[in-house]
Amino acid sequence: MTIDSSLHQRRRELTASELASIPWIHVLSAQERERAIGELKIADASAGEYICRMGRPVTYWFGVVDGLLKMSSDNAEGQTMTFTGVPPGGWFGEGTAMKREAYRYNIQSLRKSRVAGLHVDTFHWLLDHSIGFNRFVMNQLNERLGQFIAAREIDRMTNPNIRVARSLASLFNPVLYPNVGEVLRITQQELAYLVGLSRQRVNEALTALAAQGAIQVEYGGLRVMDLQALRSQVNFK
DNA sequence: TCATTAAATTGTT
DNA sequence: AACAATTTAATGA
Repeated sequence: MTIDSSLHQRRRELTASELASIPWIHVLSAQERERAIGELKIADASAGEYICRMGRPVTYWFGVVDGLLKMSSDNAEGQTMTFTGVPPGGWFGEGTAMKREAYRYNIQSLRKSRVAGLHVDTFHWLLDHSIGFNRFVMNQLNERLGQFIAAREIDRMTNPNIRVARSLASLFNPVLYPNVGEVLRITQQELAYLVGLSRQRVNEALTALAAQGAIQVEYGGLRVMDLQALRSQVNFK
C-alpha cells in the first residue's frame, strides 16, 4: 500500500511549523493559502514504504516535510535505477500532476519520513488562480532540469569521490530543497543507496572530502563547509 | 534527571 | 561481508 493511495485516510492536521516548512505556501495570497491549507494532508511514512509507484494515476503532488525519499524507476529488465534523493523541503511530481498522467517514478522512503500531499485538483486550481504559484512551479521545473542535466554528467564520471561529491551537492540545492540548511541528515548507508556505491566506498569518499575541508562528517549527517568545492570536484585521484 | 541498556551508525579490515 | 568502536535513543528508577 502506497502513501498515495492511503493518504486520505491517514491525513492529520499540519502543525504550524510543518506549514511553515512548505516553501510555496508563502507565495500565495491569503485567500489562496486558506484554500490550499485546507486541502493539504500529511502522513508518516515508515522506512522502505512507497509514496507512489510508477504507472499509477496521479492523485497528489508531494513534498517532504521531514526525512529522506528516493526517486527511482524500474526498466524492462527489472533493474532499478535511482535518480535522486529528495530531502526536506523538496516537492516533486509537478510535471506529471500538470498533465494528469501516471507517476513516472517510484518514490520510496529511505527512512521514517513525514510527507505532505496536495490533491491534484487543488494543484490545478492554484495553477489557474495564483501567479505566485505559477512562478514557483516554473522556477522549480527549471531548476530540476538543470539538476537532471548535472545528473547525466555525474553518471558519466567513473571516479567515486567525484560522484559522491556532486551527488551531495545536488542534495544541497537551496532552490529545490530549501529546508536542508547546512546540515543534511543522511546516513552513509542511505547515501550509498542513492549514489549506487558501497557504503565503504562512500565512507572513503566522505573522508577525502572532509580532508579537503569541503564537508564535515557528523553522526547521522553531513555538514557542508564549502558547497562550491563539492560542485567543482575535478578528476584527480 | 541520571544511569543503564539497546539500537543505530561509523570506521576499518 | 563482518567486526569493533562510537554515538544516539529508549527505558525505568
